[in-house]
Amino acid sequence: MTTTISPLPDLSRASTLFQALSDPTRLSILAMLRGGEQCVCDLQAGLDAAQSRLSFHLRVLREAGLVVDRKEGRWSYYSIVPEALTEVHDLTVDLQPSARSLPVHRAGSCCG
Amino acid sequence: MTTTISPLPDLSRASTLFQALSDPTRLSILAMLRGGEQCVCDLQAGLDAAQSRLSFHLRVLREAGLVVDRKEGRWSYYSIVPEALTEVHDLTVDLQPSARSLPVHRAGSCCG
DNA sequence: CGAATGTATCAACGTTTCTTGATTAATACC
DNA sequence: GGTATTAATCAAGAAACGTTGATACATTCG
Repeated sequence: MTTTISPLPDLSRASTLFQALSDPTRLSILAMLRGGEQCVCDLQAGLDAAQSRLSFHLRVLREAGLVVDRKEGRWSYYSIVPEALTEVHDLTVDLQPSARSLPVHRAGSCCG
Repeated sequence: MTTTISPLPDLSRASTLFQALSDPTRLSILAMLRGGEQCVCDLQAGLDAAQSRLSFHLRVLREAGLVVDRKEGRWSYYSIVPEALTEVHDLTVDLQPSARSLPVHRAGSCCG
């Protein structure tokens, strides 16, 4: 009855993505990664963040699929997964009010 | 093009927006609002959410600037602020790794 | 081998967020 | 006026989140 009007994407996936993006430290990490792959130690220096703190946030980003890591020797290199940001991008488009959606609202009379 | 690294937007504004979008209930609210303005009572029915719970989430969305409300009689009508979603949209674009950004990483040697 | 380095994980704690039920405020209807 | 009705707010508790310091694990170097 309360049918979805148009193809709203998986809400739980969406909230996971937005949640991962909802922290300033994590946004700073992503900002640093825009220029390309970075190792944890460089991120640590650039962000002036404690090691375990950084590791925590990298894990959140990784589990949301926003970044991937690559091990090389004793270093871990992280980089952005562009497709994930595209996914977020598409979500914001899907959420925009669309003129062609059902005009559910009956002006003047509300709530039966 | 004068692009250097790129204009990273206000992190705290960004995290407020993403935080507001990080909850499934709030995403459902926005999904319902895509079709146009809705009163709280209709949202309540559509989402099967307790009144105070809905009110809480509407406040989060409102304070993030993602929705506005309009009072009419004893009803409150909420609707999406498209500009706010555009803002989010732009953020995802800004976060995309750009080939023309500084290639900070020196392959092979890390951390001085 | 042992020591040093880079990173992940864990446990503990404080903070924030979400939910619930009760109360309050404003409007409408009799 | 009194009584519904709609929605915001508050207080309390539960759950999720973020920080810190300690520990564990793997890799490199001597």
